[in-house]
Amino acid sequence: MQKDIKPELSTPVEKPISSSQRALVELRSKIFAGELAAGSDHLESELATQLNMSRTPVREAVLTLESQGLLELRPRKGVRIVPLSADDMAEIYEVLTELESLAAERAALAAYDDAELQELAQAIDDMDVAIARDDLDAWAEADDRFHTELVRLGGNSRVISIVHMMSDQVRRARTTTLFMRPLPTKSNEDHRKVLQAIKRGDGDCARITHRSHRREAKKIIVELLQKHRLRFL
Amino acid sequence: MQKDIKPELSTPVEKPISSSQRALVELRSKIFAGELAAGSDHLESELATQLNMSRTPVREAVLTLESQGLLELRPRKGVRIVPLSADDMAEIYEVLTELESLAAERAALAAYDDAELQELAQAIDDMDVAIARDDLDAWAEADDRFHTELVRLGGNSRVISIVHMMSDQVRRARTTTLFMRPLPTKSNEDHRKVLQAIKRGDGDCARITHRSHRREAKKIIVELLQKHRLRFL
DNA sequence: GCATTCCATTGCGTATGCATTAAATGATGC
DNA sequence: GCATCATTTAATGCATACGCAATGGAATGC
Repeated sequence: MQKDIKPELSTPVEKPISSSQRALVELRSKIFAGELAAGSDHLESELATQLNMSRTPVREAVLTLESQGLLELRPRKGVRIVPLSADDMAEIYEVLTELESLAAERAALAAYDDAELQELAQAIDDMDVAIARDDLDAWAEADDRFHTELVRLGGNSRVISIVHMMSDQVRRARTTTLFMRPLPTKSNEDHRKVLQAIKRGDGDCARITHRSHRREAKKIIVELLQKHRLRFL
Repeated sequence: MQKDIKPELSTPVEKPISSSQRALVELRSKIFAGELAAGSDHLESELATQLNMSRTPVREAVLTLESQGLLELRPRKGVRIVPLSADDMAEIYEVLTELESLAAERAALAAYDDAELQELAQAIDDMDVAIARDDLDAWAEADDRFHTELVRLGGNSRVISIVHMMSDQVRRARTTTLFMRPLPTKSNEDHRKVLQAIKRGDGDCARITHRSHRREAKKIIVELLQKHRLRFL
């Protein structure tokens, strides 16, 4: 796949931003912001007026979001923001576990130098700081950054986009899970181990370490969800 | 209330089949049949007349297919059937490897009885027969069946749909790769080992065995592709 | 001959209108 | 009262229309 080669003018270039793109972006953020709550139904026309455009671009955005698992199209009842059950969380975490572990392995085998692993190291440090300050939001942000960067370093574009999709589905629930779960103090030890393994070029160690790290996280979250009988409705 | 409202004729079910559904199905099969060749460009209006419908449902189908990685929308040049490079194949196989291995593990831990594993066993036998007869098509079909069933038994719906997507991308290339690669005689030994591990409930063994099986297959295919300089254009 | 500008073409993005049909409501018979 | 059927309502699926902007080519200037 050849990337589009654009020398790009000195001027940043104005973005005409298409309506369907805007619909996509805005609907996504409304979903993440909880403005469109999980489990709620919305008519296409309703969303259209809300976004100040016709049904057509909304429909396209909705179709895309559906294929990404954030929405569900129900013929006469409007689009439904899919609610996540504990089982769904388990499924998603399983996928994330495997694909991120793969990425960790590939990253280790790619022989990145320290400079290229800077972002990863930074994310880990930021998590430490956040934990020390008891700042859960900052921790979540840095944790996200760590995982995103890890996957990017893995270099498999399909893994990147799948992980992105799955993370999106989980992201909405993060607000809830974040404050339920115990402070992830031990978590960063694992992150450091993974980083060290990558630096060492030890693919198996990176993979296995990250794998058990993720499995552990999954177990904790799913148990919490089941205990609290939460369904994210 | 939910009881049968209408005795309904002896005919099973009437299918009103929507246009966009039809567009989706027909475009897919045209792609797999090579009627829409990889790398070729097609205008929306062209496809619309071809399918005897307006641009709208075609557009919707195309959008969906794009999000599934089979198409690429290029503003003024029409939709392009995405060609796969050797690197793409490698990426896809990596994803398949990890997710199928996960499925194998989960299947083993699910304690299925022999009856429930019948389909899997059957697929393996069919592959043996196909190999003995030198019938590559039959082998490919049974192999597909094996992997599909394995993933189904894994029970993770997200894994199922991702694997399905990835398999689709690869399926188009199958015609080519099938006849290049050496007869997969050893392959079935691995399949049997996986099945045995599942019957035994040995998750780790199932996972590891399937994993190395898939990694092997990936290596062979990718090397072949690189050697032959094939790009599926 | 080469480059630059202008124009015609046309594919796409979006809006709009219409027909279909699923759901809801009311009517009718028992 | 309850259930079945008819009628109405309205959301969707699809067709169609239209303007814009990009592309290719012609025309003009050098």
